[in-house]
Amino acid sequence: MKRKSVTSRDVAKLAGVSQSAVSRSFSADAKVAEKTRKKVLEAARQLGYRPNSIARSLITRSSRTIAVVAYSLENPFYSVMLEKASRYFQQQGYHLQLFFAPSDNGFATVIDDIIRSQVEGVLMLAITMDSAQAEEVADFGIPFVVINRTVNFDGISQVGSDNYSGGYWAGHYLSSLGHRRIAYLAGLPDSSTDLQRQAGFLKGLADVGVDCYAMEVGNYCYADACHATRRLFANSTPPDALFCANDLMAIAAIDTLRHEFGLAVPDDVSVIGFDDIPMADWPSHSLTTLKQPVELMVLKATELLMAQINQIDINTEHIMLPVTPMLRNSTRRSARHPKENLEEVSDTHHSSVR
Amino acid sequence: MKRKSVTSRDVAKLAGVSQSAVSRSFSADAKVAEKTRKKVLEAARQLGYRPNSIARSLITRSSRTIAVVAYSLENPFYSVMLEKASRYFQQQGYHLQLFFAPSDNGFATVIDDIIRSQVEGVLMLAITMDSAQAEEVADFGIPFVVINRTVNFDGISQVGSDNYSGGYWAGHYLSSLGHRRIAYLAGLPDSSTDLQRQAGFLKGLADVGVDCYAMEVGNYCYADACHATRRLFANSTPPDALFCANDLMAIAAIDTLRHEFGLAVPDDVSVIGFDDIPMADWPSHSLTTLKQPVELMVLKATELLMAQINQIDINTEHIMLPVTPMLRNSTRRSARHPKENLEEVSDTHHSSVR
DNA sequence: GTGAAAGCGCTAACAC
DNA sequence: GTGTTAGCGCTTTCAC
Repeated sequence: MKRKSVTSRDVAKLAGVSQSAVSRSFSADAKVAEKTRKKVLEAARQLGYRPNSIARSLITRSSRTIAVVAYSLENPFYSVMLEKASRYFQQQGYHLQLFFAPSDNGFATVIDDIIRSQVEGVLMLAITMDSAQAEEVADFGIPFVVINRTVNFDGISQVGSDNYSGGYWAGHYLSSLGHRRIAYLAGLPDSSTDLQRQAGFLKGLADVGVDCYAMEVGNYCYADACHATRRLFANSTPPDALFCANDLMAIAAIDTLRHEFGLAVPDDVSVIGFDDIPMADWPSHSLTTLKQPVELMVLKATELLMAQINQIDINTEHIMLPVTPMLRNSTRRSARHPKENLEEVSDTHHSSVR
Repeated sequence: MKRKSVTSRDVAKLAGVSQSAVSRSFSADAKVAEKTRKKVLEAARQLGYRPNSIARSLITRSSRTIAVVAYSLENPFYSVMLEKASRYFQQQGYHLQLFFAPSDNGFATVIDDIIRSQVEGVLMLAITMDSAQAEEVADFGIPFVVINRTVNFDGISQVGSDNYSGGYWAGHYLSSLGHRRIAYLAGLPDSSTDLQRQAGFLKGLADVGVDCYAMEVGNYCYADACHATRRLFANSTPPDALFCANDLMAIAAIDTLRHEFGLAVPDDVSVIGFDDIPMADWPSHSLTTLKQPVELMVLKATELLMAQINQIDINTEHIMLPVTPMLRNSTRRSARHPKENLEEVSDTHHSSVR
């Protein structure tokens, strides 16, 4: 029963009013006599009329749409974020357009597409950009917020967490447990999160005079992390501890250690992850990890975006949230009471630029 | 460096051509002299002009946008689907608007919003609709495809899999393993998937003269499934087998059995799931489950949507794909060689209506 | 091949 | 309050 699009004009005709009266009747705060609105609404109902938001967007010059661009949803950390952000925007009366970063370097294409769409803001989930791209993007005057990736450019807002301190804690903690063959399972090479976690980790080890025993790349994904773990442990004296740049890889590592190498976690190997995804707390892995405050990250990012959209605060900001060690059972028990370890390992940093 | 929107008019002025020449230069198949297009493109580059797709949509009356409405992304089954569908649409030159079904019954609001958006098609991921809603929705003449939920109305396309046969297989298989206290962990009450899996399961048991030993509701989510498992096994003679309406709940059950009840899976209890999410194959759970062909489901659904959008096939279809038992290690070893079990448990059904 | 002109369906002044 | 009018930025005839 395909009906051709019925317009406000048709409704006006049926209701015996002007077209603008119809328009007014469909906007909440408009001066229309209650009687007229009733008449209009009834005519609209009869015809099955719905205001065309595209036309509305064109004239009001506001699409009430946010673009979210993601890299992948394999990691629950991001699907959780997407859902939370999405619900937030929806509740604020915004639409959400979802984009995936193409694997080939089609970043520019996606950005072009987004700009043409007239979205009012863009939220990037773990999308790596170089400063040239960032500058280009910022130049359009549309608010951008990048979550979980540092961009070397002030003109774009960023919210992330204190990866360096988290890494530092991991290195320090593993060595404090008595481990001496401590390895690193890296995430996506050259991603800011990996760089920072790694740097902190190495410093944490160096400060107590320990070297990183081995290192392999797992690209933040389960399958690659399994392979990396195999390479790491195919050794006559394998590592006795492992810091993984995210939880998904830590879980892959634990699975591989237990089921392929017959090693016990934490008895033979201590494992630490990063993120605190829901699965980290499941008893099958009970993963010691560094919790990123997802909820807060999304909140900050969405609020930042909204503030910029509503011109409340035109400044871009770089927000760094603290991470919290979650001591569970993938790491060997500490000799001393690990009370102090349960606190946040860093303070919130907050900088306004411009 | 906020620039006010530059329009095709501005570009025309700078390039010394008419506004329509600019328009033509930005459409791939248009009769423009290569020389003119060069001039225009250069002027556009200088001004940072991007065609406004909202204006374009208004006049062409096509938004090139698909709406996807989801219920939750907690289950990787759906985040995987979302990503796959999203990439498909993106590659076809379509945008994707994401909506979440509100928990309160705001379904109508979301639908209204979607219709106003002038999207060209709607993909619903596991969204339950009654036939009244379905009829209302179909009445707008915009193509709808529902994935993984049966709707009691022919005017809407559906793609799902053979839940009944899957459930039947689970019941039959668990009893063939020698289990006699076989319980069911239900999904969302009244969801078509749960109803069908449950019905098939009960029939599979009944056909060999076994009753369902116990039943609890886990709402397709991890936390609720943990509670349900506790209720199920807080019993002096607990179940010795469990069929869970999806993998997420099966994993929750296994975790709870192992870590709270000290029961071994599969030695003390056999567990079967449904979906075959990536985690099901991880060695930590190695879950026997019924594989839904996600890839194929997405493909069918997206193709169906596209066909309807492009008027190639105006008929709605109900597609039922076969499920495949994946024998892993959460179920007791079969005495006889379980070769026959590895085949699809049903044929593909395919019906065109209208 | 190019420009002028006519809208797409709506909102927002502006008079009355 | 209500209708009239003038666009939003673009695509698309239609003459030339």
